[in-house]
Amino acid sequence: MAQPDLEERIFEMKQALLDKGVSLTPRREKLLEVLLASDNHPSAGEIHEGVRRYYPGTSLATIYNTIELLKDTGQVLEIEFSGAANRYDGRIPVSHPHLICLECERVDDLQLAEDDGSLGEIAKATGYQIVRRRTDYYGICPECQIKQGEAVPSKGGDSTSDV
Amino acid sequence: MAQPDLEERIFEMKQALLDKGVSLTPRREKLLEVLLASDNHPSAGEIHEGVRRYYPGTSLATIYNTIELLKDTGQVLEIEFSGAANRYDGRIPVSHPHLICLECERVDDLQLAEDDGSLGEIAKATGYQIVRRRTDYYGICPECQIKQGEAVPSKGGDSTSDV
DNA sequence: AGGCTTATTAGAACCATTCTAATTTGTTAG
DNA sequence: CTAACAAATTAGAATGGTTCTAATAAGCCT
Repeated sequence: MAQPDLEERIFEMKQALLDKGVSLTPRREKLLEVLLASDNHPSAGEIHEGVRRYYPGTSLATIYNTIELLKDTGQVLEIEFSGAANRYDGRIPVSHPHLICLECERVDDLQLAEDDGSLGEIAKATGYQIVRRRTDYYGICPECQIKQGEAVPSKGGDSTSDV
Repeated sequence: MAQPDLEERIFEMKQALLDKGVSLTPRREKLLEVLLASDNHPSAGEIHEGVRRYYPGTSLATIYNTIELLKDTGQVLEIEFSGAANRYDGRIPVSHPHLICLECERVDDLQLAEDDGSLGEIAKATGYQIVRRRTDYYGICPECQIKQGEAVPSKGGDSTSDV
């Protein structure tokens, strides 16, 4: 939907890598493309697949290495998960809230202004030096709600809502 | 600090297990004690160690099994991590924000009212059916700030603050 | 061409968690 | 007391994402 200019983002990312002093190899460029092309926060494995379509010999280690470089330069946001693969946001690399579907594992950006003023208060109240925040909303995405409605309509399961 | 009555919490948890129809074995009771005794959100491994001091033969599987039961009954909050072990909050089992030290990995509760009203708005705006929220603040705890000041005073590292 | 750094690879290692199959414990009925 | 069944527990294997390692390949700079 409201996507920033992807061309521009790619350029920024390339520039950041060059500034860091590493070279822009074909695999790395393709990785950037794959990362930005996906509108659903790909995992390392998914990026790997995408790059492999063009450079079949590419190793997973290269993917992780390059992601590491991008993380170092603040060009990608890593969304960590415990039981599943981490996901990567290259479009909006600064911390922002996400919507996570518990059913299909899709991850959507939530364009919502966060109250950054409270960070200072929290720091003062707790003594912590705060570096970043992570906010996620877990739920069922519209598509999965429909699927659930069709599939097992009689099963009143554990989909209660407590926050 | 402001801890709820731990005796009462233990009672609640036991009751919840009984209500679920499972029996309160000695290991399980000890697990509840260990879980609540720690004021720093223990991992499964730490709980295991604690229980083992009383029941040396206890297997990790039992710890995970029992935690699963507690999760099912909403008596424990699982705080998931990607690169590290998950942590468990038995004192305040409903979703609330945490402070996470990037240095020593301690996890503190943040007693802060969250704006629950916005959940409805987010649901309406996105079509998601929202089940729960997770908010974490990552930073450096007071103790680690002191340690950093002492230890490597000349190293101007990567402790920049972006949110 | 030689020599150096950087990039890349395959596969091993890691580690938290989950699974599996077997054993133990507890309870109830006869 | 004991047979029989269900629940709890165990050791260890399996899983899966991520990181590490050691070796090879590719660029680049005189």
